Amino acid sequence: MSASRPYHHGDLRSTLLASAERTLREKGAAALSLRELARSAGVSHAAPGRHFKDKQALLDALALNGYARLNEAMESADDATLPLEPRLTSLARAYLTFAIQHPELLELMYSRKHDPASAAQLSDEVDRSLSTFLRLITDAKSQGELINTDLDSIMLLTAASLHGLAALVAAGAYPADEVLTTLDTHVHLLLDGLRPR
Amino acid sequence: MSASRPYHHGDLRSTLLASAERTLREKGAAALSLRELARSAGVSHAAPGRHFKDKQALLDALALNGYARLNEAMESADDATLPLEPRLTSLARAYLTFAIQHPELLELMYSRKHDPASAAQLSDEVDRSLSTFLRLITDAKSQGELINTDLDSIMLLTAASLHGLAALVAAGAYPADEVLTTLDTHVHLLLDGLRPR
DNA sequence: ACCTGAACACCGTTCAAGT
DNA sequence: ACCTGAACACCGTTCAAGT
Repeated sequence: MSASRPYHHGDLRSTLLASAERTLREKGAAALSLRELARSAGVSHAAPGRHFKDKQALLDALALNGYARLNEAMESADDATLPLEPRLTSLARAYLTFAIQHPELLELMYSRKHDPASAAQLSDEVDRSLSTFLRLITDAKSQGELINTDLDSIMLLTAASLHGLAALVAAGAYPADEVLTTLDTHVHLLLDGLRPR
Repeated sequence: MSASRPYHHGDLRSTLLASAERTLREKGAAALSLRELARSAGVSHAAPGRHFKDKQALLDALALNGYARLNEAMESADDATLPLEPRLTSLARAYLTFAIQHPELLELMYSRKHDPASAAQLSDEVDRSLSTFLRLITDAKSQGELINTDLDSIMLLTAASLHGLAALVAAGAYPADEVLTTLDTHVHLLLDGLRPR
């Protein structure tokens, strides 16, 4: 065990964030308390206030961090050399894998109440997610792999479909272990439609 | 103004639920406090404990009530005499209208943490929602309006797509006023696919 | 610049006691 | 059967003061 704790923690902000994410994963958002985080960091209950103006600011920082990781995962999963169907499947797999591994974090990321101060950054991250999909769809369209409907409609159905899957999994309404094995079918049906040809 | 409040409220349970839903709609879930609800019902802070074993039990009752209303709306919107596309559009419209009118309630209904005591009832309501979709899809399939893929896959894509739309709207990620006007396109794309025929 | 300790105004929950 | 009032153990947030 170390000697007496130094007055300055040194890295309190990241310690709090890491600890908060662990609590989120293990006990859920309701169990998140600033005082408890301070306690387990060995710091006074008022110390977090130095790094986060209030509890929502810490939650926003968690969400922002989540988006950054999701976006990195999606971007590195996107292989522009692939044809539409495998390319979309790979992107979807990255998204769903994140949803399976971090359901509570995803729920937090989706949540509607954020500090106005964080809104702009969060919105940027959402745009970054969307632009990954947009790139894929624009490419596919220019190669004649998609119908000639407006981009917005195609984007919306694609995003809603994958987002819905992720939400169903994160909410526990659809089993996590099945969603990845049925993903190929899912993407195929999305591209080919439910109606007989 | 009435005379002195009687000792027995008479209808405290429904009063609390109604008041809670108003708070949810107007101020969000974070602003929901049992003590505040008790105050505005003119009752002691311990009185709600008689009708709800804890705060989560009240939230579960709200969610349950929400599902009942959503299910009624969806069932009465389902017209079995219609062909697949208009029939699905009508059902989807009912779902999305609910999502637009009660985004916070929907978020609560989707939420993953409920009392074990409420889990069975909530699960029944979800099954009831799914069976409405299942009826539509079974009918359409028997009439040759759907491809010959297994029901589960068709259900999953349909549910995920509409659920995703509702979630995007409830989260404020997609404008509520647009989702209803673009709904016809959305359903059409879902049925016909994104790929050229 | 960063943290503490006390203070303030809230919570949810429990439980004896009242009607 | 239903509600009250006090009590308990928690919160988040603020702010002077310490290092």
